[in-house]
Amino acid sequence: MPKIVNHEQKRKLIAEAAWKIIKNEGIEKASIRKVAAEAGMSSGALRHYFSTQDEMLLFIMDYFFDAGKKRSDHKEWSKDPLKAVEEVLLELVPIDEEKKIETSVWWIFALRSLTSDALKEKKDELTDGTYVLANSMLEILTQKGILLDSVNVDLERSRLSALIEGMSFHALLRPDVYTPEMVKEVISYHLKTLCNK
Amino acid sequence: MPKIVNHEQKRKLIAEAAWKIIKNEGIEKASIRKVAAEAGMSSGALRHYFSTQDEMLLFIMDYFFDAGKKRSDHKEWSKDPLKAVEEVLLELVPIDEEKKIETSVWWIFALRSLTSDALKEKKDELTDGTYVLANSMLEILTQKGILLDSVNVDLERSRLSALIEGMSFHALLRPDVYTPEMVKEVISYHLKTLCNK
DNA sequence: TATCATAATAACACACTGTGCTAAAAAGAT
DNA sequence: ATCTTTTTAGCACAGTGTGTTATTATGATA
Repeated sequence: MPKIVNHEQKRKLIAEAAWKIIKNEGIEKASIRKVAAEAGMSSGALRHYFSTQDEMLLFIMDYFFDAGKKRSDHKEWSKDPLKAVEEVLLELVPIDEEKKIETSVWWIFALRSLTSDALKEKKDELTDGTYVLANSMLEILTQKGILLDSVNVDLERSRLSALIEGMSFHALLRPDVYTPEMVKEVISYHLKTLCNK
Repeated sequence: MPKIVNHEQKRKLIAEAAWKIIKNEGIEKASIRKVAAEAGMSSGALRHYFSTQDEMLLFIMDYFFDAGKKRSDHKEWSKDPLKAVEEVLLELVPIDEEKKIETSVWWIFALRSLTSDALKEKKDELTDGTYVLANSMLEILTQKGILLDSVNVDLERSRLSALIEGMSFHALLRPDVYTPEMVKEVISYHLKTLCNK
């Protein structure tokens, strides 16, 4: 009966338009009206696909986090498990332009989630992400038998995910001090203190 | 010749009014108009003391960070240097309501500094803060001779300040997971791996 | 092919926001 | 009492998110 347009595809089109604005002018410029203009539609039309800005933000986050995940999936990791773990963790830190944008979107989103109920759930899902990944990395090291016996895995998990998040913060705000090399060194150093080789 | 009012005092009055709003309704509600109303003046009057919102934010940050610093100065630290270091580091993590507000103001500010030139300088000063403090703590441990020789102080400084910042992030966003006890444990655990007792 | 239900789109109103500018008020010095 | 400068108030402008209402388009049905 109705006019039928591919909903999901249109949402992706909008997400791409929003991303373009975020990339070039910063996230605070990605208003509903501006994104609509960039996507070539009226703001009313955009709001037919995303009825609130938070909803749009949510979709954008998911869309580009998925893209990041896929990017990682196609990466070749080192055979050496310690090196591989190091590489995976480094993937989470914003040391290139693309990841810097993703991270700042993530921070903005996280902060907004403190006062917006609509975002709370997603925030939990995403903060759990780092935690779960840190855990996986520790499990790999355990399985390969290179994790020191003295390591308290429970605390280590919390420490590692905090360390990664903190490195992200500094890499984003102080790229002059926390250069990619320095970040890499710190992560490598941290892992060495946990392993027996 | 002119009407004379204590400029600094009025700015503090405004900062207190702003803080009240931030505390009760969140920082995004602390608009110029609302803060002015809370302080009992017109928005035009407020803008005579802070010509932009960033300027106001800047002052508020300084004012309440100073308050936090003074609060710490009046604290009694443990005699045991390791314990004392632990306590100081714990001061930086938002485990109570007051510090949570301070931290979220700080994050908002930091993120805004990425796109606002007016805030860049202050951001550097404040990110340096954690770094310098982490350094001081390591120096204390070195002086007391309890820091392990195997520790690479340069990397340790970066790691410690990232860890603290990351713990702050998690404590703010996931107080359900990163409880005060857990935060304390992780910091304590981290310090133990650096020290010989 | 004409009708009709519904999806898609557009357009407007409302209450906000930060900021620039201008006019009025207040008050100390002459 | 007058002058000068600070302080205050108020308005205008462009922008924001969101709610509501009308219009257009479309595909299935009769």
